[in-house]
Amino acid sequence: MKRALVAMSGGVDSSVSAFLMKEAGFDCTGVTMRLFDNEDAGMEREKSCCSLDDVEDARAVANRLGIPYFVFNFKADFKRCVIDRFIEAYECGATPNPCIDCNRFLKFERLYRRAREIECDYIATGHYARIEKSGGRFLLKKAKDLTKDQSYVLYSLTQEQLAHTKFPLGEFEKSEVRKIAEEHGFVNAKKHDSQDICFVPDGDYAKIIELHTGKSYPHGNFVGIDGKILGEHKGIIRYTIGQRKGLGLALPEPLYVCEKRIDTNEVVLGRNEDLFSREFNVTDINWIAFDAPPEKFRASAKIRYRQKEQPAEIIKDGENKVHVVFDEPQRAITSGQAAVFYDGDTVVGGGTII
RNA sequence: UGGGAUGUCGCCAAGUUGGUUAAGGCACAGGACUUUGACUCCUGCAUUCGUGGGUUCAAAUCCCGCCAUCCCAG
Repeated sequence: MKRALVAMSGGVDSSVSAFLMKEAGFDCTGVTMRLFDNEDAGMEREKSCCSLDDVEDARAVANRLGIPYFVFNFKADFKRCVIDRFIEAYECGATPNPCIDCNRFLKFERLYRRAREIECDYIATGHYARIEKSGGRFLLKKAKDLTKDQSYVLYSLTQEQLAHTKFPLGEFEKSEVRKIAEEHGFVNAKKHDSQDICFVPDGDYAKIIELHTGKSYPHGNFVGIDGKILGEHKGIIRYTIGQRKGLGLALPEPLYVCEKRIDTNEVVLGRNEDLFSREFNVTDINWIAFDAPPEKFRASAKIRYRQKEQPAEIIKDGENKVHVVFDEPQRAITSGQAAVFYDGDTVVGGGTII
């Protein structure tokens, strides 16, 4: 019997994924990763993912399934690989996606290694995505339920990881997953779906950055495309490309963040149409569909979660970089975000936008 | 001190031949969406129109005084 380590966050999805793994005949062990202290998140109330409440939910489900359950303390790794990188990205003027780092470094690296150490053949998670073997390769594909598809946040998976990973929810609709949870009396069957960044439960990520670094980020100028000073911003880490709300400026028309200039501590504001562009560069790439990409190929590129991928030409640019040219200009291409390339429902690869 | 102009929600700004509940945008707040940040969507947001009188069945809209601001002239 194959052994599987099932990552259980305490939510419905991973609970049902544990159930399905057991049904499929795996010898399962449930585990919740302890990633941070709530005090670090400035929260006295536990209501984010992987909090103590969630641990209790996960434990309850594991008990119901009759599988062993553990909590692994990955706080140090999480700080180093997710929180610190998150902060660094913002300090450099980029806009990071910490969920992607968490998948890359925690779930499918740290947890995967631990799984191997305790002689598990697979790790299983509640992600909505599919893994298919084709020829000698493992391919990452979109979920059947396209409204829940999470293949975007999984582009970093290597062939070895894909070979030892199961996504039991890939063939299910979300509604079916909830139904399964209800039928089996899981405590979290009706639990609310999502949250913000798990270590920033109230959404104020700038506050968390200041809490961690002990720094405060200097105010500076909002300037127009024409260079005219429009007002004062409250620290450059508080803004991201395409942002409209929270500028605190009362102008005759809505303005959006078009550019962040770290060197001069300026935030450039412009109109919505000023946000569109068609070319950008991607680095730190992981290819899934092949070991090395062709010099040039066409694909659909997705530049943020929950946005439909758009046709583009991908041009190799050095070892671990590509240049991307969209057929049509896209809004607010943002450095730090992930660009993921698709061929139909297959993830070709992805990387970080520079 | 003369001459002119203006004064409507935190900001911008419709509405001024008088007539039900004072447009809209920005900002802000709350919610939806969502395993990132954003975007987007929904809801809320001046019983009151610088101020004090007057005319009228009825005034932000007409009349008078006052106050404030801006411009020109000196």
